[in-house]
This record gives sequence, C-alpha cells and structure tokens, in this order.
Amino acid sequence: MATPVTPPRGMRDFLPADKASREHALAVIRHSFTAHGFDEIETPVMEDSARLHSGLGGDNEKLAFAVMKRGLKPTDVAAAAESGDLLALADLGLRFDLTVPLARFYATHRSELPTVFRSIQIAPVWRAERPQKGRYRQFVQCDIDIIGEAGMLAEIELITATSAALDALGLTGCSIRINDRRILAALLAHWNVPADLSERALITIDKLDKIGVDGVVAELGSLGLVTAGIAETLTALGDAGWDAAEPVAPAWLDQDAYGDLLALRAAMPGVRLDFDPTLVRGMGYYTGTIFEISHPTLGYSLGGGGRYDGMIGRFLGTDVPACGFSIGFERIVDLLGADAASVETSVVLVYDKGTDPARLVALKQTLVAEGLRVRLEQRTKNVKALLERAAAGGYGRYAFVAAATEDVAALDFRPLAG
RNA sequence: GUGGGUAUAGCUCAGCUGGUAGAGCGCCUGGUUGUGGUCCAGGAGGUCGCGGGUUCAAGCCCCGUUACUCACCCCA
Repeated sequence: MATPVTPPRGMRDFLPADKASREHALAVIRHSFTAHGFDEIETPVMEDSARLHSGLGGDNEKLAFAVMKRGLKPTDVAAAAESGDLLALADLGLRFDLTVPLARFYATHRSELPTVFRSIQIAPVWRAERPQKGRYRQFVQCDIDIIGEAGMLAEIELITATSAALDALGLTGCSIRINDRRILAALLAHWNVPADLSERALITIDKLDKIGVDGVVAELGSLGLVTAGIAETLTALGDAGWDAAEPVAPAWLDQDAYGDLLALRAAMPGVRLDFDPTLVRGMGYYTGTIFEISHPTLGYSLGGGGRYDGMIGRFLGTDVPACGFSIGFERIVDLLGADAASVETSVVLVYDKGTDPARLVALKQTLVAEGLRVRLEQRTKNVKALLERAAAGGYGRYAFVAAATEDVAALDFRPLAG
C-alpha cells in the first residue's frame, strides 16, 4: 500500500540499529582523523547560490538543491521565466560537497588558522540525483583536507589517515588507486586532443575498465578525434602498473608526475597503492594528484580526492595549495556489520506484568553502574519474537526477572543468538 | 535526463482463463507452559498506489498518473 509518510525521495530514516552502527562508524573515523592531527570544523548546510554555481563543482553544480528567495512576488517569477534564468529565484542552495564550503570557510577565517591547516568535516551533503543502490540524495561525507601545504607531505598525511580509518573500521580488501592530472594532460597532448574536447575525452578514458579498449576508441572517435595509435596506448595504460616506466618510459607518460607518485608510494609502505593512469575523477578543479578508494565487490568507489591548488584562490585572490580526501560514509557503513563490543555489554531484562517497578529499576541501576546497557522488556505472549527483536537491536544477552529476584546475582543471563 | 521492473493486511508475499480478498510471520484474547525462545484455539486488521476506460462483473484487461526499485549517464 502506498503510504503518504515515506521520507523524501533518496533520503532515509534510520532505525535504532542502523543509527547505532552509523554512530559507531562515525566515532571510529573521527578518532582516526583526530589522531592524525586534523581538526574538526563545521559550516552551514547552505551556501550562497552564486558560490555553489561558480564553476568549481563540475557537474555536481547542476544537482544542487536551490532555495528560493523569501518574499518572492509573482512578478519576480514572471521575470525569471521570461529571462529563462530560473536560478535568479534562488539566493541560497544546499551544499553538494564539502570542498566548496571549505574553500569559502578558509577565505573567511584565514587569519585565525595555522599556516598549514588540516581540517575534518563530517557532514551531510545533498544532490538532486536519481537514487539507486549506493546512491542517495542526502548522504554523509567524511572529508579531510590540508590547506597551505604544496609538497607531497599533504598527500602522504591524507592517504595515511584515510587508510588508518578504513583499517580501524575493519574494512579489508580496500585499495587506493592513484594518478596525477599532469599525467592525463600529457596523455591528451600526446594524442593531440584539442582543449575543448579534453573534459569529454577524460570521462571516456575513465570508462576503460568498463567498456574496454575498443569501446573507448569508438567513443573517442565519435568525439571527432583521430584515433590512430590510441588503441595501442590504451592497452599499455590498462596494463600499466608501478613498472610503467620499465625498461623505458613510454612517450605518453609525464615523468615528473610519475616520479612524484613513486616517491609517494615509497613513503607509505603500509598502504596498498595502485597506480592507475586511467583514473580521472569528474571534478574539474583537480590540478595534481588524484586518488580513489576501491573495493573489489563494488562497482563504485568508496571515496576519493586529490590536489586542487587553484580553488582557494578563486575566493581569496591569492593562490593557496590544497589537497583533500573524502570517504563516502554511506557506502562504507553498508559494508560494516554490528559493533561486536557493544552487543557484548548490552542486556535485556524480561519481567512479568505486575512486577514491582521499584525492584526493576533497582536491578537495572545496579547493572548500568557495572557498565552494561540495560533494556527492560515486559514479557509478551510470544517471548521468541521479543528476544529476536532484542537481538536485532544489538543486545547480546537476556535474563528473566522472577517474582522473587532481589539481587542481580540471581539473574541467569543467557546469550541471544540472532 | 534515458530505459526496465514492481505496487494486494503492520512485514514478506500468493491470488489460475475476469466471477464477493488469501497465507505465513507479527499483534490481541483465552488456555497451555511456570526459570520459561513451547504448544492449542479464537480474534482484530485491506479505499488491492491513485484516476479514468472496457465489461453484467476488474486485484486481474486497456489508457494515464504517482511512488518505490534496478540499471545507464554521472558520482560518494
């Protein structure tokens, strides 16, 4: 039956068990980032509409929810309709990522921030997309960014901290793919791709693992490019790993950028880094290193980031180097199970109707003081269903409170098997 | 923005070639059990997403519409 009480399209309610595991994961991520020397900040969920549409958000700009001006009159609407500029009706919008707000935040507060500023942002963003598996219209991103560090120490700290967070969550099998915009730029130059086709060509290259060499060549051809020799390079790109320059560096490879990637890899022996010259990422504002979290069981990435040295300057007037990494929180929590430690210390006391409330609360207080999480449940006709719900809610043990139970020592705790 | 699938009880779903709405689970009541996740019987609960159409008759067929969902595009 269609119910009129569903949340807005692509946005979700969270039941207690979901909320608990989300909060647990958030705490783990926050702790990892903090331990690596990053400081958490918060910005408003809305920014000026003009700022959101300043060209820095790539295609995401088109997905921004707009907020109408207050006090609009019918004449305003008519004027906007006539001019065709409907965005003129909006002066604010919901943020579609955390990077644009951060750039604005830094421009506002630069004098109060350290020369090299390491920020944490854990917050929801909104995109007016068509929802599907692993894609929502409201979702939480966990961003860390380093502003003011031009050297590769920024990349190293970001990747190290992100990798530590994934480890702390118990996520196994993740790898981080890495590339550099300079390598892509050199590649396009090698193919004589004109500037106005660069963006389209890059998006096509990004699909190599999905549509294969022939698919990419066909799509590049349809853009009007001369595709002679491209297939050979693409094959080499697909096979390229960290030995891409052995024994001889290929003509398409930007050796400066590649040398930097090798140095990054050498600095982080504990992190699984894969060089992928076909990695693109859609955001046009990236200028150097780009990276993305991959998981073998998923067709989409779990997060990504890169260097965007030009963006702060758009707000500040003077260029400030910046680099960031974002974890896609929703896609991470979908992979996590319940928090085992919490289940172990959570118990249910099942009591019969008519049991003295004073005695119940005394028992409960004693157990709470011992560090347990305690839920009181009145016994229902069907105890089985009650216990199964408790198990699903993250409780690990239960005991019945008998009429004569005066002391917690008399409680007979038994495990709740899901 | 493009395409596919789905919509029937609180939940998961049946419902034949059109003929008065069904099951399991959950819930309520009575009994049973009486350190207990058992069993038995009974009961409540449905504008069949919404709006039209065809028909003596529509949950079922036709048209429209909305929502959900999966995929594409793109993205976290």
